[in-house]
Amino acid sequence: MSPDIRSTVLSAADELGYRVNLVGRALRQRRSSTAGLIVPDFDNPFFSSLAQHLSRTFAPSGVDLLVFSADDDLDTELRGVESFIGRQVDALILIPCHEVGSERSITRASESVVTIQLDRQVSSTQAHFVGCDNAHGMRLVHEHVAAHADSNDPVIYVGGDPESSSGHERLEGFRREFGADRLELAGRFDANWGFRAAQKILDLGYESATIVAAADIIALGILSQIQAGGFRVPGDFRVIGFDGVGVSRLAHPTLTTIRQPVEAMSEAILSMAMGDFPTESVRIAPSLVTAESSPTGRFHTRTRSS
Amino acid sequence: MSPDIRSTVLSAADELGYRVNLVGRALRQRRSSTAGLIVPDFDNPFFSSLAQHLSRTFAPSGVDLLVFSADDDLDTELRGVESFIGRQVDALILIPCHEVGSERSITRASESVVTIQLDRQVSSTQAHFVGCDNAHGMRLVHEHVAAHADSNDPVIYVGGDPESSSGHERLEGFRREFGADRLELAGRFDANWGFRAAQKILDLGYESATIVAAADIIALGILSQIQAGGFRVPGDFRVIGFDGVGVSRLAHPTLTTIRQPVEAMSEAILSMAMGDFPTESVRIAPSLVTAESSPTGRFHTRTRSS
DNA sequence: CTGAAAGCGCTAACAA
DNA sequence: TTGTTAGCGCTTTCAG
Repeated sequence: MSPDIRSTVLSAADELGYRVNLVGRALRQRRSSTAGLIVPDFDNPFFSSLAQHLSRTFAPSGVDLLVFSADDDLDTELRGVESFIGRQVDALILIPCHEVGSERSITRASESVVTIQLDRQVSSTQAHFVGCDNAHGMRLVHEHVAAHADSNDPVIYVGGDPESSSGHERLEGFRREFGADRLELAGRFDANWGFRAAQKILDLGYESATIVAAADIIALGILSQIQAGGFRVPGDFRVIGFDGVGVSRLAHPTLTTIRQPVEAMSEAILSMAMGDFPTESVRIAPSLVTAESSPTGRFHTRTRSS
Repeated sequence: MSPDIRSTVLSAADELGYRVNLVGRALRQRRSSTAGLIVPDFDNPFFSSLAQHLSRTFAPSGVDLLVFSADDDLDTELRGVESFIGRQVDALILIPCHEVGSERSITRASESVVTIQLDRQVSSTQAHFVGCDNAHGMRLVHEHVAAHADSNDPVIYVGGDPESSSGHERLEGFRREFGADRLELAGRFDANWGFRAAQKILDLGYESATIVAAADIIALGILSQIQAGGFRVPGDFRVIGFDGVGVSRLAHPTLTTIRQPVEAMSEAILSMAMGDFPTESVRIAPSLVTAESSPTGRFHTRTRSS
């Protein structure tokens, strides 16, 4: 068509305030230029960070990323899946709430739309997966501790929810690297659990240790409680986190942590959502970020002045 | 119709795997049983917390809350508005990125759908608003400081973005309560700004003060940097935050803060989204949460041992 | 109560 | 190139 007619029509449309109705378009095209992301919880800063990075990654693609919170509830999660499918999202990205219980949601989703599990993998399904190589992360932790900690110093693991695949894999990784005879505490992925775990460690009489936490948010709780108990970090206790997003820099002292490759994960998700599947499952290696809570340079157990 | 026919049909539908196509329904009904929430950024824990509370509040209503991140960008924000409107959301809730620049988005939204500004108000629009009474919050801060701090101790304000209405209102509130002759630093709503502000305060030679921060996330940065500088909280410096969500309990020491009434705000939004507008604008009074960083009981400026 | 038909706004396909 | 038509899946309406 001629360019001037084109512009006349366009400006007339604009003048009349015409906007496409995307619902009509979606009905006709049987696709909506929309991707859905279901997170268990916005309050977990790692999930928020994933949501933020994904939003940024999707923006240039023309696909709008819409996010729904499952509020850590399996029924709500399933409702989110049904809602997104009913709205004809072109892809569904899901951070499952639960290693077993989320199977229903994943199965339901994957029989209707391209479905990608993020961060946590439900073992019984074979939907696509993108996440971090937790075993490798624990290997990095072990290398760091071996290189810099006093070998007589106890190493303690403060885990997250063992019923999520990330909690589960990190625990296994820890055992493989450090042996199965260490003190291990299992809990939840939140700061309160960190508080309680640290209190437990102090109650058991520890005055020095390297504490490996399954998530930064747990490590923050640990740091706070350890210092409230009058101990010093890294003087008495060393603390190492996992995730490496935002919060780890808020800590005092700053947190040594395993940084998840959030950008690379987001890119992988985008290309999968666009229909490109090099492999079923993508695991990207994380990296170690050394900071004050477990510094470089061999350190020795201090004797506390009583 | 007869109940047994009903159940026969229902089970047959279920067996065949029938699911309503919500796009078709939305097209016909001209509504989608969906509300849109646009946040500037998932990484700000206060926004995440609002998103989480709103999700929980909306869940029982049958309306799905879908969240979109504007990534702190006005064009992306507008795109989110267009997308939600094109998808026929029944209500649009917006935390504006910018006190002035978000006007376009708000205007565009409010001419097509029930639009509610949350937390930050764009002055030039008259769309509905739900937020916290920032002036009242600063009054509570003043009462607390007057009751418990040494009256000779300097009071310093570390602000957020003065171009957002919340940053702006809190600064005004601070001035009204404490006078305009205090040290005031203006910055951004993030932890890094807190670090830098604290460094500035120490560089200026302060060895003791009560620091009022415009947000908890800023206060966390301040706490970290003050303590890294070898000073004690609350021994040398007192720190008071604003928001009172999640992160304030992660701090070490725990943070005295003004707690925003997030639940009440969410309820107000839900009823507005359902079409009930008691008033144009709702401001709910926050409350003071006293913790270790600025405790109860009159405290005195300590002389530091050098 | 049951059945048929129209039409929400859009685009893909086909005809002129 | 331009114009027409059919139909995406649903619900509302109106007739039987």
